[in-house]
Amino acid sequence: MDSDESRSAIAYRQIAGYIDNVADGARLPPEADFAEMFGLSRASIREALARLRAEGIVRSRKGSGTFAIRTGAPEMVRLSAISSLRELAQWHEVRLALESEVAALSADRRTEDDLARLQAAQEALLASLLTGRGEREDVAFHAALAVCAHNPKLSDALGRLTSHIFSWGNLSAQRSVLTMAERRELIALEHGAIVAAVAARDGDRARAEMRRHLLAGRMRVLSDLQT
Amino acid sequence: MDSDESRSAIAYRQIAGYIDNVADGARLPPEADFAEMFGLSRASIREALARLRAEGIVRSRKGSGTFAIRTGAPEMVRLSAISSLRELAQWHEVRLALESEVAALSADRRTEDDLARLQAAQEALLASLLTGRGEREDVAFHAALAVCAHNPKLSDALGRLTSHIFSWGNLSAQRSVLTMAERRELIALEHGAIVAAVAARDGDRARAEMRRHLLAGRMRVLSDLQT
DNA sequence: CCGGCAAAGCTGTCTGACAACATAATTGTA
DNA sequence: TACAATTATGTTGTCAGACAGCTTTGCCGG
Repeated sequence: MDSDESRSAIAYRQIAGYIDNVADGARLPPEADFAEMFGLSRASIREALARLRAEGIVRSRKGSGTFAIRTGAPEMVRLSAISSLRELAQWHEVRLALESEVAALSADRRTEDDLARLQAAQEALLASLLTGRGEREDVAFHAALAVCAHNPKLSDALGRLTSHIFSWGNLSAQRSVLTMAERRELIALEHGAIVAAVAARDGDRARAEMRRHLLAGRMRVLSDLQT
Repeated sequence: MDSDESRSAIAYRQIAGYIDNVADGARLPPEADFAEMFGLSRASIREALARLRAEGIVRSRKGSGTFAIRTGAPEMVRLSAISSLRELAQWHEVRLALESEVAALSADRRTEDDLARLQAAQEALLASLLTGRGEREDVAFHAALAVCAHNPKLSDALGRLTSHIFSWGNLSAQRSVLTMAERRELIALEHGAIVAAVAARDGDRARAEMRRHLLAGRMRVLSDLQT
């Protein structure tokens, strides 16, 4: 029965079936024609097309028409489980690329409020390191920095990637060769340099400091794992 | 400028921002309220909600309401359709981050074979620019460079992202203010500098040249779109 | 041939309305 | 009072018609 299926779902199925039989980049019939074809209103057709657009299957151009897109994978990259040190290193390089750019953009675009939040996150991290491992606060610091970049796509990708990498780290190396005091001092130094660069609106220095911080962190993790 | 942003895109951005400040599973205001809040019609709100539904960010129940879904998606980032110049610029910044890191890593890790393939790709691009637009060869050049980085995660993400951005450009009107000869000269210069840096195994210079190349390309695209 | 100009076509958006469904409020009854 | 049935209200889904803004087409004069 079609009665349990919403009309826009019917339209989606029908149009998707139509697209399967056309060439890449082909122009689809106008919305009004689809409506008449399927015995539905234009609103239902548009609802279905909105979903197809969001999925990247079609693209509409005002005044011109709607066109089929039969190329490209829907998602960027699947974050499958990290199963080797080599994969961890590869993801870490992706993170390095994104995070250093975030640092540079943040230095350029931060508002005063952004900076205040960043400094607050830094202090919260230092405070938590006196008692605990401060992992949650570390993530919060990097998230606060990502907000300063004012680029949701970039910060979203970076956030997911970071949590993915951290979820691996949590499961393995729990012991560190560093004492908590040493760790605290290092983070205070490296994060502080980043914050200072962001405060000074020096994008290049922020990028460099972030690179230094992440590379140093990678070295620490690797030396942990080898002990 | 918001004028290049469609009304449904505005609604999408606003509602997405609203969702960022609510708890998981929270009920959203009715469509009519959103419409009044943003000064838009219910149709535009529904268009935005259709996209959010397709992206799995909200879920609507007939007669009940629309609810936020804030459970993290398994994939890294969904490459949803680019619907405004703002989003294009955001994705472009993500690309810049990945591509410049790829250039640096490529300079460090390239083998002699890698370099030969890169130079071959560059010559093929220059040759194709004498006759056609050379878009396929441009992509091939960047793909060849990505191979040199020897990081499949990074090159895979970059490849998908690049094709996604290009698919937008292909469909939009793509007249250029540059003549083919000018374009050829620019690409020869910029790509040549990258190749030289990779050949010299100078990672920092490769990164800088790639940044220059992409930023110059963005300027060209923007000036095209504004004419 | 072709360059400008009018016409038609298409998507994007608005308005108003009603149906279908879910939930809250009210009322009737033991 | 406690509880079940019924009504009222709120919300999404769908329909219909209209117009604005943009793109493409096609015509006409040169």
